[in-house]
Amino acid sequence: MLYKFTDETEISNAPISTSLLAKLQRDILTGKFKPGQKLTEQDLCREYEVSRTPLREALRQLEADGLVENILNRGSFVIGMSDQDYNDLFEMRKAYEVQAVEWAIDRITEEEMERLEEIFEFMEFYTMRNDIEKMQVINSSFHQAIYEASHNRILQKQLSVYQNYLKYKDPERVYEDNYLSTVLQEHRAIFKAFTDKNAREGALAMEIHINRAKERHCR
Amino acid sequence: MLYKFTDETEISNAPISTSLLAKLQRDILTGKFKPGQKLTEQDLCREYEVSRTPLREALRQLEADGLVENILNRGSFVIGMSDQDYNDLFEMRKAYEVQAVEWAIDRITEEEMERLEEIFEFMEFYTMRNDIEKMQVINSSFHQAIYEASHNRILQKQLSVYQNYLKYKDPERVYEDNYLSTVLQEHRAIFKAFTDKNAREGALAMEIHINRAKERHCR
DNA sequence: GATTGTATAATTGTATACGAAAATACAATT
DNA sequence: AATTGTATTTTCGTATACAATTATACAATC
Repeated sequence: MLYKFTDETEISNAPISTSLLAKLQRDILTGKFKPGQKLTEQDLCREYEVSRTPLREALRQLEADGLVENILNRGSFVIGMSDQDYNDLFEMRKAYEVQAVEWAIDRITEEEMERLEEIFEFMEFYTMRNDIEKMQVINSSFHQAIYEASHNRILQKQLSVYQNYLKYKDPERVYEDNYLSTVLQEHRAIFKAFTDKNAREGALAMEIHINRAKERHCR
Repeated sequence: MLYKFTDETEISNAPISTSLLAKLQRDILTGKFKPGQKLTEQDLCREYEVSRTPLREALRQLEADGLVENILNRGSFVIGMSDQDYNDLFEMRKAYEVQAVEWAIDRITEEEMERLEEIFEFMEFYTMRNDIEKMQVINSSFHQAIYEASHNRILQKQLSVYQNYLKYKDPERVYEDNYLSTVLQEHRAIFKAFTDKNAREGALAMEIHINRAKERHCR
């Protein structure tokens, strides 16, 4: 009976647990829920207006991601990400981004190369336009395209997870001077390695890019 | 003193979804469920004698691990691990094991060093005894001790996940000639790098170890 | 025979019910 | 005041109920 009163303005073709997972990730990573904090199921149900079943499914996924810890009969507790964790994560991400670009340069198909080129051209365009919002999205697409070109399913998934972890980290820092053009240069160096088909060059360019990103985000 | 090296995958006092997750991981990775296969909830409920709630929670965790894919209103399908996936995973694991040993050698505490030494001595003992079963467990403990000594929470978790993925991969191959003494030599080289406090040496030894392990398992 | 439409069954997504464990409140005791 | 014991409430883990979607069976049509 209650089904008939669901909010039909929000057309969602995903189960509640999926969209809920994204919201909980966001609210943990943005610090709305603090590390150590107890996540009481009923409270969350009220807050997100969902029932316990999808909520618990989302909590189990957060647990698999390591953002939440579950203690038997006592509930879920926020783990979250410490500064140390972000530092560690950047180092781990660097290792994989470098591997990804090496593999990608060796394995990229013509189609994938065209797509990467297209993305890079959009990057140049939106950098000129100084459209930071669009750049956030295209930046993600650029890296994602490299992951795909690596033709390594597991690497691709893992790096996507890392992107998710990092996307809420100090997003306002992007407004600093020369942010866009600096990042564009770094991406250009990576893209050039693809046109040169030089994996070593790509690895170096990516290492520089991630190191700079780490400095930008972690100070 | 063997209680220190017991296989902790079987936790008696844990929610059903946790032990069920381990069983499902095993049954997917050992090929009982084939890639592409539909996992019907009710069938699984009957087979594992659980209700749908903990089953679905386990399925959501498998989904987060990438072993299962969920399609809205159509159910869960096995992804599993292809030969290519195992190859990729070994390369990814290598990158992280090398990082882990580098960090661990720089950061290991005296206590952790004593523990590592103890584990290594048990390794020597059970290699002499040719006790393959015990060695499997201690081998895992040795690597786990290094993960802990790296003092990187995220790395530790990720490498544990990889160990889980790999532990069902061709376990019978360990019965080949000189398996135990070969592995002991590789581990000795890694352990020596710890006593030498030489991270570079440790990285090289670990790289060799993982490469050999990959050859042994993937051929 | 192939195709379409429709009724039925099966399965999923979600909500709720219920027993068990843990947290809490509070009186009794020291 | 601090501590212990107990009753009550809360919360969790699990089972089950129900609505919505998808799959299946099968008759009607071409």
